[in-house]
Amino acid sequence: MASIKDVAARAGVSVATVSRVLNDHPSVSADARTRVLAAVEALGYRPNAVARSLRTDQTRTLGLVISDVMNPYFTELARSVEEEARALGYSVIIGNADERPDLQDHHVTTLLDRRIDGLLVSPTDGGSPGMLDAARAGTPMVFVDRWIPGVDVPVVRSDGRGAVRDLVAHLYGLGHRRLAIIAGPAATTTGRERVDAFREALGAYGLPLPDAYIGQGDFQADSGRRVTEGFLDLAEPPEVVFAADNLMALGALDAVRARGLRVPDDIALAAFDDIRWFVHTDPPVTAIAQPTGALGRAAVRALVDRIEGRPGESVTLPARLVVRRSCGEPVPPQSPSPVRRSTS
Amino acid sequence: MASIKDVAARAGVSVATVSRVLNDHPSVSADARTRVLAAVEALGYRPNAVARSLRTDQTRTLGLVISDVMNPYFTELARSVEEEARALGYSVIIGNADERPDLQDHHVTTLLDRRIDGLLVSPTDGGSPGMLDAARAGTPMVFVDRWIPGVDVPVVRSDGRGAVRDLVAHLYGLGHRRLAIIAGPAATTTGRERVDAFREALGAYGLPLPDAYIGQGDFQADSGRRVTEGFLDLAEPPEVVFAADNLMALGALDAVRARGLRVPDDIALAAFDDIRWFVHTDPPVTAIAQPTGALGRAAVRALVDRIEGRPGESVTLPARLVVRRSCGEPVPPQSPSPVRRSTS
DNA sequence: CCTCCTCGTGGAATCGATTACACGGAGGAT
DNA sequence: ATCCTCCGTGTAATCGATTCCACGAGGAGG
Repeated sequence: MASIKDVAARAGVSVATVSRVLNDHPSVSADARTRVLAAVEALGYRPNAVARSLRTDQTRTLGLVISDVMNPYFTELARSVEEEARALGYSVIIGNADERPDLQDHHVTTLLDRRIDGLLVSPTDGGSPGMLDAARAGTPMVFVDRWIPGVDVPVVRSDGRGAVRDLVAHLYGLGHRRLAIIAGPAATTTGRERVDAFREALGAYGLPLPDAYIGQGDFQADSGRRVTEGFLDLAEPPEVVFAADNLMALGALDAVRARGLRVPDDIALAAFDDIRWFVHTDPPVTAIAQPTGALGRAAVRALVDRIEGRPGESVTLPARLVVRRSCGEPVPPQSPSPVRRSTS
Repeated sequence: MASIKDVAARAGVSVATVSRVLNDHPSVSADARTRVLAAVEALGYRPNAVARSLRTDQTRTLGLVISDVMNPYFTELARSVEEEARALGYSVIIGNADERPDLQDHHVTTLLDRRIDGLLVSPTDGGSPGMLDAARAGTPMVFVDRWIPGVDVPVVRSDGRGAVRDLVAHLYGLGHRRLAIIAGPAATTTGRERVDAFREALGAYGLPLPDAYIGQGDFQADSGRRVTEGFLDLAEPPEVVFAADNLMALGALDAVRARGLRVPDDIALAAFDDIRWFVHTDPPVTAIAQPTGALGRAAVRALVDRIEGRPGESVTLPARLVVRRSCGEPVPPQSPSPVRRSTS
């Protein structure tokens, strides 16, 4: 593979001049520039990014460590992150932690060894040691979706509180009173917050959230099924199940069908995270949609700000309720403002 | 960040010795080794992969360029690729081409600039210029899922011919005679092959595949919807629609429902690529399942073989039919062998 | 006791870029 | 005409590793 020396030789200039042309440094004569460009073209020369990184101490690469690639929410996040990064002249290397702290650490370590310029993390569990070290060591870092309290790193996430309130209002309006939740791991912020928001919203209607109606899941489909079966076995099963992520919602759907019951007639279902497939299931699932694309883009911008010496701010974007049929008859004219119906 | 020099200084040895310890070269005294290890530990030293790569001319990194990250099939492929690569001591950088040749080229170029050791590609379209150059230039490369005829690169893929025959047998057994297909882009091998296999299987039953029953899709959901609407508008609509990938099948489902029709009563549906969600749709979708995980692993092994100087063989794995309810009543006892029923 | 190997080690070259510094020539100011 | 400045260019140091080569010490064999 041709190196800068080959280009210099062919153009009859020094490597310094070639480098200057490539980085369009002002003081290069027009003549030299054209000769270099011709040589580059002729040799099909491409600068060695490895060598360049070693010298300049920057790779123009971002690391993205997500909790689960098989989750469409994270896939979409990854996609928007890559797009925005590309627009800003960065590449992205994705690491899939699969909800395992050890894997998360593996990826953080590998990415750091590669000297990526910054790290975007959606921490699994309470955060792994390597990740926390990196944060302390001053690696430019931004948390996305989930975060770790007490760590001084900007957080880009969406706030589901308002949407959860809208959801509860919607459910209450449809006459539901016994509402249950399939929670995510308590070690994750999203695992905890969604339960808290739900409880709070119920409280506003004077409804309780008994322990029996809080099922412990792990953001995977199987746990959703297991928890839902438990709910259905209760003497007084809930009228609605709210799953804290899309995969657990799928598991719940499965459990309901396996009993020969129907959504929403026998039990209603709602989910956090709206994904394309929810439109196609039967019934279509009412969900809380995060502005996933905007989240990914904001996270990249915050990280790049940090990398390039600017502040890098935390961002919180609101999620919104998308009403479909899985909780009961749809509201007739879909209003643009958050759904709220007077008890008809 | 601590460098090898710092370690050497602290351990009271030369950088050469530190390097030898790190790469466990035999001729290092036990004494020096422990001192170096202690220094490494104390400083939290991690070798700079960039510098190492520059010197050794290998990055222990594989590039994976896929056609569409939002497609669960490719997501699963990516996951298995990363797993196998990790087991073999390699990292993976994923590039998402989004079915766009220009983006594919962008990623190939970026990956090559990074001096990745090898490239795994599922070519979009007929293949982009940069990608073909790389193949000619001798970059270790393996095609996965799709490939480009005439390019001398190992191919790891699955053969759907047998499964498509089983599918047609299944459909024929259920009494269906007018079968249509939503094809993928003709520029991709998978786009063409699936149509050919389908036509061939129909031929065995003396059934035709008229042009009106071949809809041109692009592997995206919208095209599936559009094509299906066209089918339904025909004077004599097909009894079955076979979608050449999972996203187009979803679009088809949507089109059918939008007309107030039902699957499978009004029209049957089958898809290439089995994904988790098909179990949860209503009705569950009959699909042809590729051994995705095995494909990813085999592709990595073939590529690593090439990189490390071994031959690197093409692999073709059979796909299999998974019967569910979207084509009509299910076969009662699920037999382990491919489904084949006598006309009851 | 001398020679020859082997072993552990360090010095220095090297990978392919970027960039500080030096230098020669041209042009403007005095 | 002289001096200063600026411009274009090249030489060489540098980034952080790996690795070839040389060297000294110590042990084995004659």
